[in-house]
Amino acid sequence: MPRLTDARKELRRSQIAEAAVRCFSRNGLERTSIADITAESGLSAGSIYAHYRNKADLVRAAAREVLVKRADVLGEYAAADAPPDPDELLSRLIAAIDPAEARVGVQTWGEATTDPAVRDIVVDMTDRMRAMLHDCVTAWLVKVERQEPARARELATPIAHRVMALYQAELLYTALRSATEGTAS
Amino acid sequence: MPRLTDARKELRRSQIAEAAVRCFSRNGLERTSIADITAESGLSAGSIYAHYRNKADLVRAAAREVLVKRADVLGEYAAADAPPDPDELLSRLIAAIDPAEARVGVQTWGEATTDPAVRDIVVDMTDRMRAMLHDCVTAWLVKVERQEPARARELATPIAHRVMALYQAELLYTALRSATEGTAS
DNA sequence: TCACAAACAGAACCGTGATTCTGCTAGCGT
DNA sequence: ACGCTAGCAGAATCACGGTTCTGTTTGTGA
Repeated sequence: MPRLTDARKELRRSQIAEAAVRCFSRNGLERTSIADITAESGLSAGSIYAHYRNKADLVRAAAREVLVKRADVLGEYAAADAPPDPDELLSRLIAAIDPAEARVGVQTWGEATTDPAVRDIVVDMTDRMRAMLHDCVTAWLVKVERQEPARARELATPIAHRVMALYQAELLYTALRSATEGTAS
Repeated sequence: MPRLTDARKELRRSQIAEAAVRCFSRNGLERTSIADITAESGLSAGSIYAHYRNKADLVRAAAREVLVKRADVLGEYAAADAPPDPDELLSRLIAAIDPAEARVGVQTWGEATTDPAVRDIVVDMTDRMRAMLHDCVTAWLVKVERQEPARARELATPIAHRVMALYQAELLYTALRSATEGTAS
């Protein structure tokens, strides 16, 4: 095999990362061994190390994977032309939470406490999501509350902050609720 | 040494648990070895195992330690006879957050995702704190907002829920903010 | 189609770290 | 004051798991 085409290579990487996320959601970041990921992905240890420098690197990729997916969900609302009010926005976000990903997300927070690279990923994605939320809320203020754009942006900041906080708390509750009991899904 | 008096025994246990918390706040739950705790506490491995069944048991004790301390802070407000309004309550709680304990708290959440015993501790303490918050808010509604007790209790529920969520989110932000940079304190 | 280097499987290696074991020591009941 | 036994220190053990190494295979560019 010569160097894989970029598309194929990316496919393998995400195949590994997705298997890792599944393992992590079951057993946590530190309790899943490379052997577990090997079994889950169907690939071998050697292969994994051809795509990721080491386990920490893989953890970071998994963190990015989960967070990006969450941000994407939000991105769709940001582009909507009928912006929902903050309460509605929040409950839609909450409805879109997947328990398994919530668990990995919360684990990621814990890891961010220790690993600077993961911390940067978490902070970056959080900021990005909050910015999107800010856009959503601003759009709502302008379109349905008839605020002037400048004033709306200003008012939106604390609201976006609150929505984000409530969303993250709900993420935590979902993770805790689904731990132990729900091995499926 | 015969069996230590209960007070002394409890003292040793908390000496170990506190050292563990300090280690955890620096390096995370899984990256601190028994040797680290040995060094931090000044005790030996053998001694630690005389007081805790194993590392998981110690982690649970540390989790309980941190959460109970947090709940105690709140407990004082609950007993206050001049109950603050929810915003004030929240900002006082936030002001009382210690970065090191915030980090361990967040790590604990991640662990709760995987370890049922830790999960139970976290859920239990969260519920307890929310109940206290509920009492605080109810007292405020009765005393300064002049609501009838029954109605106040009803109104307090969603408010307490929100305050708790916002508090937890702030805990997360503090943990993330203080990670990496602040090795001191 | 061919050849070569990258991707891959799987075993081997090796360090790390939890736990246990062996004595020694010191606090508490008497 | 004395002795017994639980605390305790510190070394030894032992398994686990991350990483690397050795071939083998296979996809891709020419």
